[in-house]
Amino acid sequence: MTLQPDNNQDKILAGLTDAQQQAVTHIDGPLLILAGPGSGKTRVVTHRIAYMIQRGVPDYQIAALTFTNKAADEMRGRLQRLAPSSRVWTGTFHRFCSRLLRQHASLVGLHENFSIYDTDDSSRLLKEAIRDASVDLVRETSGRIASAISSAKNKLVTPEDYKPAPGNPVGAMVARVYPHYQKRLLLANAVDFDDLLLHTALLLRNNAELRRGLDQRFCYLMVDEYQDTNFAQYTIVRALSINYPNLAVTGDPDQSIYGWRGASIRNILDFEKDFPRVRVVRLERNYRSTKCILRAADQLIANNVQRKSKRLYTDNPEGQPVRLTAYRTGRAEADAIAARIANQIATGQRRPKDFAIFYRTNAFSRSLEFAMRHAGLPYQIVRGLEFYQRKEVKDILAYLHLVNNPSSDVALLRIINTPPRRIGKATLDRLRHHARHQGTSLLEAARQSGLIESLNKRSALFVAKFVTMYDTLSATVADSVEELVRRVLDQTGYRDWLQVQETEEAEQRLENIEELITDAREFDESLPEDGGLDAFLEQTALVADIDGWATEPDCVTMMTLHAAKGLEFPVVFIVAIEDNMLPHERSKDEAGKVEEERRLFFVGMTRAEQELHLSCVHERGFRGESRMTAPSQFLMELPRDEMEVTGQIGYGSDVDLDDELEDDFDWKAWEDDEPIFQVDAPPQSTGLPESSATGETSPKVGLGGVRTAADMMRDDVEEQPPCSPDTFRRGMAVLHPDYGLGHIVTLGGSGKRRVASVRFVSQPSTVTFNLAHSPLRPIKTGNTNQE
DNA sequence: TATTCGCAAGTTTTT
DNA sequence: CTTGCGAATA
Repeated sequence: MTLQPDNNQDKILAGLTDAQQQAVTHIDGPLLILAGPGSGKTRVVTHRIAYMIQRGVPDYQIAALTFTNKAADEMRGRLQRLAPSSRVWTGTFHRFCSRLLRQHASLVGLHENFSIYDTDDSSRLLKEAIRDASVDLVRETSGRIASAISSAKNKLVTPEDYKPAPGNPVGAMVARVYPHYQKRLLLANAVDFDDLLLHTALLLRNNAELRRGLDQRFCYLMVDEYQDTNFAQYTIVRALSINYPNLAVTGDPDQSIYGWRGASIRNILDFEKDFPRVRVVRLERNYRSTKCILRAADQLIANNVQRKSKRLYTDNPEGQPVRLTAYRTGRAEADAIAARIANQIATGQRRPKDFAIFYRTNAFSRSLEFAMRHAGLPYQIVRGLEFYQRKEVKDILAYLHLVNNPSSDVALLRIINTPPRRIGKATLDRLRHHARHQGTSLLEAARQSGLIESLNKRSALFVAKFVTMYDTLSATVADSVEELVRRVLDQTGYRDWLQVQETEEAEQRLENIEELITDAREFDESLPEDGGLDAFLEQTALVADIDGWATEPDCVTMMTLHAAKGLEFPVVFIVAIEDNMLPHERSKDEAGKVEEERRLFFVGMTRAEQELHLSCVHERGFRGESRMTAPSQFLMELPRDEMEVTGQIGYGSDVDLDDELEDDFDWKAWEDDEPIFQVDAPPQSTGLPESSATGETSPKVGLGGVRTAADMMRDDVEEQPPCSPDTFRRGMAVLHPDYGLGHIVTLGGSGKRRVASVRFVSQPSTVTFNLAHSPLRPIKTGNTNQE
């Protein structure tokens, strides 16, 4: 290796602490970076890669594996600045495996054009497999079988090896269904998410030469969030670090929250045993949170027994005490949070993007969403409803899947009668039967529809027509994914089908499809190294919830605690910290699960930079009815004497709930139907020193020269010139002179024909605009004069 | 075969 | 309160 001049190294090492430098400068041999929350882990990892390259390590020998695309993108972006145009492979575990598998598909019985089934596709296939095995579900659900198969795969247990625990009814069913399921996947030339790992692990295990070659190819391997790896992932990583054990992993056992997905905390705890000569670096200094927040989090996590103890510290200021509030109902909780956020924005202290709200389960996004709308606050939910999961989008993608991989039965079943082609259940059953008999795919069976005796002429003809349509479609040489999508839309009759419906819903669907076309075009333009239909479909299958989240729009962000990992926000709210919610009731039967819930809470708390607000309620709406709740045991583990506690937590409090809340918020203004932004008088002070807003009406300048958000918004409407259509993003908060505040639900079209449909606070349904001619503009709140 | 209606069931977290 | 699934109709 050639040594570079020292001043370049200085640049990379500048500003790093001793511990960080130790990690960065360690190149050869195993390395374990134990990184507490907010300890600058990503910085260390990217600087280390840059350092390695500078020291002469060939960039193509380095691969960095993450769990989400977002994390990978972040790493790639930062690396780009440190080591421009380096060819380090960064991506998710699943994408990494997908790439390897495409190159060596034949070794595991697949073709290189295999399809990746998402959860929905997989569960459809599983239902077919359950039919094959003629298993009667009785009291079990297919979902439980699915998760049993998934966990078997994560442990690298194949159908042949699967042995159910004796006396376990689910296990017995799995033993019968699993082989059929796997056979069908192979027959369809498809894999599920777990297969990506399973096949890769077995590939490496069974092909010594290949393993050796890949070990060398990925000589320097890095794995992020190592505490969340499962056995399959662990096997893959180990297999690639035998001859070249230059494996660097980062992680934090206290942030292990994916045990339910097969992740084993042992992988990180045993790392030092697996690699005896490992270098261990601890990053314990926190650069993110205030002392108050860190102390609370630290005290909570100290209650975990299965834990390497570790001290977190920070030189950050003390900050405000962590707040804990008990509300009467979930509605009150959501409204109070919205009010507090609106208040801080109205007084110019913060912008919407400074706030995040976390919850244990997705169901909570509804009530919070409602409260945000009521307050006129721009917000963004991290993928409650997946874009690629929408029916119309999945339909179009299914056509693409079938073009790419004609054996994909799930894709065929999805679209053979969508739009309606007079091919019904009876016909499908006969096709199924025929296909199974001949051992072929459904498309092949459909091709032979004329030969199927049980099928009458009429039905056979309709099927034949479908096959002809399909052949025409797949015969066209499309030179871009975008073009292919457009052809699908035209040639399958899908567009016409939606257009003649002339309903609001159908129109919405067309807009979503337009959005998909935009996606396809962006994909075409980005021209990734291995561009093509395969790659596009892979991309759509392997998106995580968090991947869709963008920092640009100035919105309050809401997401699950799981999705929050790796992020940070100035102000964090965590809601519903109640018994059976956090810890979740389903986590109470197993011993270690409650500790995992505690870690989850810990992760949430440590996302906060300046303010942390925790809350629980006394009664919670559940499946229509309302239920009494008990506070979470975790609340008893916090240092409550140094926190600001409001309302009754459990039975021991002497604070009167209602009085306290009256002091906190201007409930009169709040009860008003007007969004709080538009109320002339800003809400009452929260009692914090810096929020000294009064009830004074001030169009331009508020008290102390602070312009309120309402002022800014007025300015935005009246003073700004029209803006370019491509400044708009999905989910962006916008303002319209007549309709007021809203956010973009979908975008479609391009150039002068780019349209956006917007959901306004004031309107019951969405409104669509042509962006080139609309007075719509992105909202800018917060005080731009400061900073 | 397509559509509509009614009932039942179910909700943790996700690549 | 939603979503999905099945049966009854047109």
